[in-house]
Amino acid sequence: MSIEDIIANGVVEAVEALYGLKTEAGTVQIQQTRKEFEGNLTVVVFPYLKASHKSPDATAAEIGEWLKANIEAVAGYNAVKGFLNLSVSPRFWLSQLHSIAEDADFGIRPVTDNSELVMVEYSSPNTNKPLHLGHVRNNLLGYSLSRILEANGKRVVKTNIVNDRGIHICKSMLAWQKWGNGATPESSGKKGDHLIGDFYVEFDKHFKQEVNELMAQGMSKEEAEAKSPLMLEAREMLRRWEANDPEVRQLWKMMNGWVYDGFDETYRRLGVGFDKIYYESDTYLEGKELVLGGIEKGMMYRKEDGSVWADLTADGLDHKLLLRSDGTSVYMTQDIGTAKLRYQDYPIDKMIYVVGNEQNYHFQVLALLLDRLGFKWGKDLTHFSYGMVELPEGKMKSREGTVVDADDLIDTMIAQAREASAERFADIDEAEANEIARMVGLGALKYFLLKVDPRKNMLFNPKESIDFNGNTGPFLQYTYARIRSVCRRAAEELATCSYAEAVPNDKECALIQKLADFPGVVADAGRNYSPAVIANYCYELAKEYNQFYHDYSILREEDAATRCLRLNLSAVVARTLKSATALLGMEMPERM
RNA sequence: GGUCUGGUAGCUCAGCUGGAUAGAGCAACAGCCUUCUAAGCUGUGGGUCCUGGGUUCGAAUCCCAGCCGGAUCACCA
Repeated sequence: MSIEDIIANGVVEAVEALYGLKTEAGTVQIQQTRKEFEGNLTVVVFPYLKASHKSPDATAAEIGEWLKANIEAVAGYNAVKGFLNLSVSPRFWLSQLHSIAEDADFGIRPVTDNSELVMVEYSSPNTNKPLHLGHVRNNLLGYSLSRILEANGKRVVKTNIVNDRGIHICKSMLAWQKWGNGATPESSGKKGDHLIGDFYVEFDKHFKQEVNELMAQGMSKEEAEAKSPLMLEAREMLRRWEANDPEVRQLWKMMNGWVYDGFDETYRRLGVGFDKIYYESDTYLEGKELVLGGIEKGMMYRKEDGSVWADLTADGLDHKLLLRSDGTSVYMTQDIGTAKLRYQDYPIDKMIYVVGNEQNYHFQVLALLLDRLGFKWGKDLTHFSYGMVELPEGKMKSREGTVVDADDLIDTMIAQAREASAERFADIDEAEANEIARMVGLGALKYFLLKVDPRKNMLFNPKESIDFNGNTGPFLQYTYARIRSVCRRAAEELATCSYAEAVPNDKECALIQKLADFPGVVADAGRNYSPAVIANYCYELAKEYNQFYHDYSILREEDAATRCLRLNLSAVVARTLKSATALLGMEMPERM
């Protein structure tokens, strides 16, 4: 039982014994004691004043006295203006440290066969261009969220729906045919996704030129765009793709293959992965049947022109198109179809979509429609909505060339880490130095993107983001590496010594208290679907440890029990830091 | 215009299921490397928590109104 629970139960008993007030442990307000006051935990006694008929201070003092007398862990108290500050006994903290150290999976709830099955969809790239900074945020959030859910005892299926068909990929294909001269990733030396992205840009360039020429001949912009020969060719290609034209299909397969190789490389470097990948080309025809079936049951209706709609006005929303008048599917219909396939593949209890906040409306509608169509997880599907990543100049715009490419970004981060650490690695061989630089560069990127509340738009300043000082990933890694170094030096002592006789001081108690918070933080992160909760905890823990490290000598302490305590405490901090940052997808170097 | 979402230090962000004198990092300034890794530690300065009402012992936090920003409301995905 956590110290908070022990105290909460104690307060319940105390107010009943003292004032005859019946209350529940869940309603007791407990918080960390502020630094300027003495104590570890603080109980707010305002809620009990009506029952006590006494002043805040007197009430706090009475409850404090009762707790001190009846709860072993409570060593002392002081009352300030209705706040009851409790000091937890050092011996209690010592026993806490001991039980935390014993539990290798401290804070992590085991996954069993009966655990809730959660599917997390993330990444969901288009195959016509490489991944950029926005995708990186998506991927890191999705992966971290999956880890956090697993740590909360859920079975997780990580999934990716690849948008591999449509007019956009036809544009790249057409450009490759026209101007590619048979270029391949091998022949061009480019990563497949970058190669395809370049042809997409190439198409756009020629297309704009055509449009301008047509406009010069007196056409309106809309007319010119519709009549551009290139666009007509692309549409024709899409038509042939849908008609299963072997030639187009073969080209499509080959070029998508290049893109997937490129994506896989980026995913691998980011350290993210998937259990099951769906392709839109396999799913885009699904969902149509479900929608048509819905007409008979009165869930949807058909207009005179043949298009099919859902009336969502009863739920405060609009009418939503589901099938075009020519009978083809729209985005929403495809998502319904994908949902159907997923449910066939897995008995999902809960579905989480990691998708940008520009699609909030889409998922509001999707939840209602899936619910109507009888998916048990439809109504409470979670749209894990995250904000845009903005640059100092504003939004990323591909046509203005302000997109931050994922691969470039990763390269830059690693190179910066390598440079920043050049002299520290004097005695380390090249391969290990590069490996450390990789971990640090990526750690900086991951922490930078995950420490911010996912729902908010965030600013990515390329110059400042590469800073390795302060509240950054490398600070956590540095703290970890330093502790590991201390532990290596004293490995034998660490394994054999005893701290049973040690008396932890305030700082040590505070550190143990911080460690004891970990399970609650993991649970909280799972509840709020927020990696940022974990990130902030990691920073607080590392900062607390660094202060502790500078205040006390660890290896040189004369008293054997205290030295042993500090070594063990350090080891547990390192372990906790490692498990916590693992939930962010970060790797911890043993030295740096 | 409807809906959703945000506004906290010069900058980037915590804090938001109501609690004590609103916290970090960066930037600025001043200290600390013969002692376990200075990617660190200590200190100083810096605030109308967008504005105005309300709820109450107490509001950055909850409610209402307004101002400003972003997203979205397609037979695009």
